[in-house]
Amino acid sequence: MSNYLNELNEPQKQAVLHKEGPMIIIAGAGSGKTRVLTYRIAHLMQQGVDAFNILSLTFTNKAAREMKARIGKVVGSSEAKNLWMGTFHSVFARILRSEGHHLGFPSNFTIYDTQDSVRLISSIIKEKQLDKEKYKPKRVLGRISQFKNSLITVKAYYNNPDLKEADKMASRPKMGEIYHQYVERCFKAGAMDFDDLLLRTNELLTRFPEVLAKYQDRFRYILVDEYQDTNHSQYLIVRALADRFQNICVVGDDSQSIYAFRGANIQNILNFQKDYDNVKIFKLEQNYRSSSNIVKAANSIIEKNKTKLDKEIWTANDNGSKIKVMRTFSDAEEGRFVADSIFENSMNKQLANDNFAVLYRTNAQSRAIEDALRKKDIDYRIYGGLSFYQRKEIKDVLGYLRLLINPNDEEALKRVINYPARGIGATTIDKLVVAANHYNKSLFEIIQNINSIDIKINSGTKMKLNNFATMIQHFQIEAQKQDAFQVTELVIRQTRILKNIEADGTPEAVSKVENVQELLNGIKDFITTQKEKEEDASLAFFLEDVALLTDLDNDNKDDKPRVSLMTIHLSKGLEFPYVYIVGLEETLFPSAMSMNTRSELEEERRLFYVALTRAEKEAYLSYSETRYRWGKLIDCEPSRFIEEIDEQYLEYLRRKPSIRENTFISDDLFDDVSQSTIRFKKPTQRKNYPKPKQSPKKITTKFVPPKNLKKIIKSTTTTSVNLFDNAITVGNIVEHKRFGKGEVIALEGTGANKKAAIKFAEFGTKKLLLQFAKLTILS
DNA sequence: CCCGATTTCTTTTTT
DNA sequence: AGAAATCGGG
Repeated sequence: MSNYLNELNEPQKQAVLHKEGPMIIIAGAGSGKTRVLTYRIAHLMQQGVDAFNILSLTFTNKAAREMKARIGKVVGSSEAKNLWMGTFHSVFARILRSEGHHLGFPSNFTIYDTQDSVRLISSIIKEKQLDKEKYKPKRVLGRISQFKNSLITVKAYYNNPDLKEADKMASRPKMGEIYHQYVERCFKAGAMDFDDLLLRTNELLTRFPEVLAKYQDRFRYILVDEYQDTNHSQYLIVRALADRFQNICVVGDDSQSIYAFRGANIQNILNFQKDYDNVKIFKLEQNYRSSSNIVKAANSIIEKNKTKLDKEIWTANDNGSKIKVMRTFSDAEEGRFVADSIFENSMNKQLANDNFAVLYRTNAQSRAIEDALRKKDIDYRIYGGLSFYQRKEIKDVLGYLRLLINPNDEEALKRVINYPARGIGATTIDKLVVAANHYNKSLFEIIQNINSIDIKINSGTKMKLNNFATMIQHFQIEAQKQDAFQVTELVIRQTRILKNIEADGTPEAVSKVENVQELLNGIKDFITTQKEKEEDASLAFFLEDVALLTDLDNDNKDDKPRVSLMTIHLSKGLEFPYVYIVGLEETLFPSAMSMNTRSELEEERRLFYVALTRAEKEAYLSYSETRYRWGKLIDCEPSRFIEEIDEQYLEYLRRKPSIRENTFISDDLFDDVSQSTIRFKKPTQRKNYPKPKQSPKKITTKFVPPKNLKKIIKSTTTTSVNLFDNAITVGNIVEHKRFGKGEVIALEGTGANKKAAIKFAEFGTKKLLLQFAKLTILS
């Protein structure tokens, strides 16, 4: 037993020791909240509380795993294993697996991801022949999600004249019908979307008092992390479960509430004291994470918000260095600045790459950063964005797996019924859907009975449908006998998916094949780790994992330390010694979509606050004067957030005026960024930095290559003749977007006709016109 | 009904 | 820039 109490400051200790009754811990950024939660649970267990009676809801499953491990060190890992710990979604998905039958759901229900939901809504809109300009599927899903998060069922919607009126005014009078149909179809498919996992849990707990009683009795101590980001649905679940014992401990920070867009209700934390009786309040205000400059700067930002709980974050840490602000000319240059700076810091201070993180507002921004890091050979990892499991080829394989676990899964069926092509086209599927609605059956049930129902499908197609159904049934039988890996292999073999992809012959196909291979490896991995932990290794469980685990949850057991790239949203709860926040420009951050109301803007500001408080030692802010957005080059203004920081904590950097200000030449010439940086004055107005006009024609005539010009990668304009491919010489290793890596084995021609013969590892030797080939020189 | 080519649209953030 | 939807010839 460790004397863990000695590791805590006074308020932390108080919070850990408080055992019974409702309590709220207001925990500022970096104030040791995780430590308090961990020790509080460990302490409860040492006081004799059974692990089975503790429910702890965390923000990511990874956080849950790590906390379990730490608690295990105090109380023994076999005991810690019995804790119920995880995200709302995964904990209640598990409960719904065993209790869903009350609601008419099978235990093997599918979890629809956003794409599945959107597709289903699209087809409903199409079936109802509604104008898809007015009924944008994503919009409609967003609206439905709002309903679900506020516990507005279809019935409640119809009974609410205000809601109906609002949709009518928005010229979407059929909203209710779509909602109705969507819920029906999910139900028939044995599927729940993300919001259903919470909504249906609420339904379960309200309609079945004995079930509620069971879980109330089981979860005698409930802890909720990141309470500021819970939505109404989650709020009600917690309240229902905690009602009996009232041992509810919520932790959060109103200043870090950043999920309003998905229904999070900041009022949940602001009103906690009103919701429960005799609430004990604990405030953790000492920041242990960041340097004093960073803490103070962050405070100066969040001060601008009107809505917040009263607290004062302070730190005993050293001042540290000032926050560096960098202005760049283009998003590409911004990337280079970040890469150069990371490189330099890691060299000078002998730091591994995992000391660095690059945070951005939108996933699309990762590209410029990636390019720059790759060029400098800095290992990185991107979190979020299009995850592995959302790629088409992966979803196709998963579609089969989903279907054999739950044949009623409509979206999985539609995805694979004609992939690879087997002559069952859109017309046939439409007919099947009509029949399914008519008979109130699932698509698969219709197909199984295709010969005995009245449907206008010719006999050839009926035969194909029969074959398809037989194949799926065959898979199902095999799934009884073999493990998840073997079944997946069988599916891939029988359906000839790989052969189909390979037949494409494109370079992209190669990586797709690799991805499928990777999926197989992943399943094998899953089976072994689950068996080690003596946990469920079934295919069904694997699919649930895939649906609910986020990128962050996957340990990269792999190898080397890497720079982390992620959105600010994903960075919540994490910390890094060096943090780069990029793209601080008006309409990007704050986002143009969130500048219309005060509360939206305040959320953006909290987002900025979250970003800045991730940093331990140093923070860099950067903004660019121009940026490619939706394929076009646009001018940008610096974000208002930069000006909102108290100036005394900032240091403005800027490269010395360089030749590149008047040219479009790549500035890899100026590799040594910070040595060449100088202080420049704070911008007084946001507008009017003199912007070099970049007309390639004009400039090429002016441009005189510097003497020491060794290598220049590529011009920033796409239209110009790529004058600089002189840089390529025989023996270079280059990378082509489509053909991958290769070696330059010969050069011929001059000027625009200059060609390189390149021997690609996978595609043999090709002659490419340098004018057009987009090559990256690797060495 | 299939496949390739063209056109359109998209982008905020995520479980 | 890139993916998804749509169109049109086979």
